[in-house]
Amino acid sequence: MRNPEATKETILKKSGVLFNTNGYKATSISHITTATGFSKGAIYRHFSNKDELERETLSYLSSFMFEKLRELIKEQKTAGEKLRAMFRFFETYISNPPLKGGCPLMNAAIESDDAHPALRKAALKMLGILRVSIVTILQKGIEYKQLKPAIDKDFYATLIISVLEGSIMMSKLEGNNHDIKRMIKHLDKQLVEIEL
Amino acid sequence: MRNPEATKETILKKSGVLFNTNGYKATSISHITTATGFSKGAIYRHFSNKDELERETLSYLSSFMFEKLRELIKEQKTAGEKLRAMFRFFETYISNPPLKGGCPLMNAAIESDDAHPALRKAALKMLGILRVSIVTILQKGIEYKQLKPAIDKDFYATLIISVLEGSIMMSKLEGNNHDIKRMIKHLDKQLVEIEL
DNA sequence: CAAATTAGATACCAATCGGTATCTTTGCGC
DNA sequence: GCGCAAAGATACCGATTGGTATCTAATTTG
Repeated sequence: MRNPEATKETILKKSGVLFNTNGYKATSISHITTATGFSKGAIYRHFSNKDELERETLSYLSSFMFEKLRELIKEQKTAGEKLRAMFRFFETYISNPPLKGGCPLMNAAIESDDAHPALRKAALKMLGILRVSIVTILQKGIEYKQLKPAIDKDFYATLIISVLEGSIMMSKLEGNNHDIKRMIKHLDKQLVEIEL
Repeated sequence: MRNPEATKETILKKSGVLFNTNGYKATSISHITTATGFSKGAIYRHFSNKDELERETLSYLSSFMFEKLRELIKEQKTAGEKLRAMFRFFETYISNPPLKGGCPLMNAAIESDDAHPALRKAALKMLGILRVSIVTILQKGIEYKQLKPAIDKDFYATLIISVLEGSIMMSKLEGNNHDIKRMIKHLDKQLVEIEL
């Protein structure tokens, strides 16, 4: 019955939900023991301390989200379709969240100030991956003559991320999806302007 | 030498910095006692519990920020100039922050999930004030023939807030002001399109 | 099958948490 | 200047925190 890999996976999965909904600092080890059914001894066998668990959990959440995102994106053919699929993915953060508690990038970015450099580094890495994903889609779109060649790719990556993250924050706070829908409409409009 | 009002003000001011930089849950009463120099007894005389202190502190921060913002805005004559002053104000969150720890609205919005309804309500109120401020500027701009009359005011309010908040999060995480500057350029461009 | 290694449970640690009760000090009204 | 109420300091409370040491049970290895 014993399966250390499955145990670690369970701890990461449950911790992911708890950290993402209640915050990293606010989630105690005992919260995790009750959520997982495993003892403190089991947790400290797989993770040397809470800091490491937090870092590894954020990495786990990052992989989880990007895998979901990649599935949706690779089904689409053109750059425009891929980006629109990405917009829809972020909209589900509100309407049908793949993970409770909102966007793990935003949550970790806001909670990890100077007092939490390791978590901040992990969040920074996550932002980097998201940025590169968008820039790559845009680059391919240019190569395949789907997008105008002169566009500022980094600008559009920043625009997409900031608008989506900002409006998710607003929609979560308001408790409806008005803001995120409005902003996806705006992004759609911006996208049409650079499509060929 | 005793001055209870000044004591309460000091507690709110210092708590504001601590809550905004380290988080609400992560900041303990003893952190506040050492930061203020006042004892636990003094704090619990002015605030019935930590929850109330958190709520009142967010209100205090909200007033503080909006007062700063209003000063800048009322100096400007046209709606366009007022909005551009607002953009500059948000840029100082990175370059020369009026308050350590970033935007108190964002911080409170992210930390206050369902487990913290009172704080969430205060954050929601703050978002409402910001929204109304922008809509009012737009409305006056229309009345004074500075802006096109057919614009969707609520849309632009959401756009401005989400872009600014999102890019502040990104810039704070990256440790530079590239993203916020890029996004202010975008907002400037959007503004030009609705100006007469 | 026995021995050794590993996974996980349990019991404990000092430190800190939010909160309260009590005590001392300050300043104001008379 | 005396008394009293308010302001603030101090000491304490049980509960919880992250972390460790120890113990048991299960699995792997020879």
